[in-house]
Amino acid sequence: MLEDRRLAVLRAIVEDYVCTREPVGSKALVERYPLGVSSATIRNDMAALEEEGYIAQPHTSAGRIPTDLGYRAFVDRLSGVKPLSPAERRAISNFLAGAVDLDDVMARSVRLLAQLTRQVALVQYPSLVQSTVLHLEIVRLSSTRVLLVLIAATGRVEQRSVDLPAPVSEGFVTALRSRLLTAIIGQRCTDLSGRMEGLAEQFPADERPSAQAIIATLLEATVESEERRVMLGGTANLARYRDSFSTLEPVLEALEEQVVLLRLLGEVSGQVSVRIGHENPVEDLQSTSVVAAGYGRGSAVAAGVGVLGPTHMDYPGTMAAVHAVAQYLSRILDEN
Amino acid sequence: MLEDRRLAVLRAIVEDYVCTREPVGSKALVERYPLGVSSATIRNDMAALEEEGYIAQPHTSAGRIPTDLGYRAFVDRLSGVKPLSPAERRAISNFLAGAVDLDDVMARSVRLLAQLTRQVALVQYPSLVQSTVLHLEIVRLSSTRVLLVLIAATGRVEQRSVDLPAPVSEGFVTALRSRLLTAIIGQRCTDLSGRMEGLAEQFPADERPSAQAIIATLLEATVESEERRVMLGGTANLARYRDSFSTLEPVLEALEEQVVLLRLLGEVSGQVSVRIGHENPVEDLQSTSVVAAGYGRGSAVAAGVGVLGPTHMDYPGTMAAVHAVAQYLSRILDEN
DNA sequence: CTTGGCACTCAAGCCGGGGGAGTGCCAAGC
DNA sequence: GCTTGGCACTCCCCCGGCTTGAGTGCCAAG
Repeated sequence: MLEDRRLAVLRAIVEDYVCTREPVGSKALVERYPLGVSSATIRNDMAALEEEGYIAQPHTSAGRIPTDLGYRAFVDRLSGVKPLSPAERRAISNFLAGAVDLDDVMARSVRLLAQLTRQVALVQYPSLVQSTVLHLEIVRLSSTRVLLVLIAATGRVEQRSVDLPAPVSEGFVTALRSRLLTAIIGQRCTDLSGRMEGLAEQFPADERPSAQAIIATLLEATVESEERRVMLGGTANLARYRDSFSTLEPVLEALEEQVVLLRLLGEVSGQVSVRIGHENPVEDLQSTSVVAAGYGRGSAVAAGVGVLGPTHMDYPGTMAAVHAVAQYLSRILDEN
Repeated sequence: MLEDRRLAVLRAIVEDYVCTREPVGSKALVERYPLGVSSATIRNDMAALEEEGYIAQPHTSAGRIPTDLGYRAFVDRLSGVKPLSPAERRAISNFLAGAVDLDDVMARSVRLLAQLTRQVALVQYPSLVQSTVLHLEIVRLSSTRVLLVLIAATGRVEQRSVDLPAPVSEGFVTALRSRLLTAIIGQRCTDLSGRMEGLAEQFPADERPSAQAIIATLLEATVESEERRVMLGGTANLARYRDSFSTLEPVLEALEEQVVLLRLLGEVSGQVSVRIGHENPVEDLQSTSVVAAGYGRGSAVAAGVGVLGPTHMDYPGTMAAVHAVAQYLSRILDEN
């Protein structure tokens, strides 16, 4: 009973603070929310909540603001992800439908998510890991240089140019191409290593190093690029919350690092996950929250999608948007 | 004589303001620069310069700051692009050398330029226009869907998936591929339209619409993507100049639009060009300056590279950096 | 446990008055 | 005629003190 009201108070504080961005006092609270008790009672509850670390006051004699722990409690007690309105779903669907290729899908998703949440959006390219090889092309650029183009079933295309240790003929390239094709077409990208083993040895000694170089690059491309790219959008939205950050610079800097973005989307699962403030692994981003979810073909998670914003964000709304976009991305991936 | 000194005064004002970012007064000027006259004389010159619109004062009884016109005069009188130090050149060269593919070259260039200038860097992908077709791959994803991969001599790879009006066989794809290849390999991307004319008619009626769809997409890819992508980096540097802008938001927003970025790099030539404040075509960016240059294979300009920052930037240094990176990009393109 | 009352605290906003940097103008000097 | 030192003037900026008001904690009564 008492616990219930305290929770309601916390919830009200979070909601109020998220929308006004100003410390909220006991009086304002009883006026704006149907808590059914007087401000004095709320004050007692607030003192208790502060004691437990859920809220804090910026200065004595100011209202309270939620702490990271407070947001955490708030998020944990949400009753499931609130569904979007049919109109919103239709908008998303329409927005993503017109994409011409994978790059376009990614770009549109980022834009969409940034617009929906009015925050910074992150979309990761589908991993090659769960995907199979659709096609491989080897183009001879010169006698000592070839270009590899690897096409994955997800629609992702990886290209690498390789400098060869020795000149090779067009015939060698053709031969290598056909052997590689039979070896890896339709295989999982993660299995390539075993599949291509010993393949270089089938070539005469003078061509062997070149074959090895190409195979090595191919492996490198599948492994290294595994989850390399994350697309980013909506950074302008950060500026709108300028006063939430002492300074924008470190945040923007962190967001320019692919490595950082990858860590943010790191351990996503199918569910929507929320990282609040200090829970965040990246130091420069510990004044922000990240809402992320995985998407992928069927149950396998191919990559992550998420949103980054100030800790005082609209969690329910953001979670709903991220969830929805992840769903649509999964569907698009399936259709391909 | 008099004109000479006024110019020297303007130059000193620009230099001082660029480095201190504070309105500069007559007294500070004679102390810090060897102008050889008294502050009273400088005051007269300043009054004249203000009359002519080169400088302005934020308030009465404050120092002067250069106007856009003042910067323009300053930039126009620069004696050529100042060369970078050998050490810097070596650093650039090393930095760009390790790139594995075109994407990587672009990414490294952006990063490099942002670091060198401590501002926002823009690098445009080389246009297909001046380039020739290196290879085309058509992959049959399903009976009614194919993936086109077009590889240009610049190293750029364009991919498109095409939904076909009717199911096609693997044989059709093979046939179309070989005909397209003989038609367009080695041709300029701009000439494809003529080259592929009538090609669809060589196929039986049931396959013709599919062939047409594929050819149309191919054309679309070469035309539309002609100068589509601009890579952006160093946005964090904008935050460092926060007080130079009333608000960062519109600037960041503008920078998220590819269209805007293209306009910024619009009419670049081989020379370094400078757009100062209001000279800028994009309204939201009229409080910024853009220093840009073209790069490309030999004399042909394939794309642009540039830097965006506050109007009070270090023009000589920025111009030198942009120039150098453009040069190196051209060289890399040539080597490919 | 809740509630109204009350004293207390402290950030924010509002003067008002130096202080200082910088200007414009003027009259004298080269 | 340009340059220069002098001088009065103008405002921005900073500082300290004051008031105001929102918000709190505590207490005693219901």
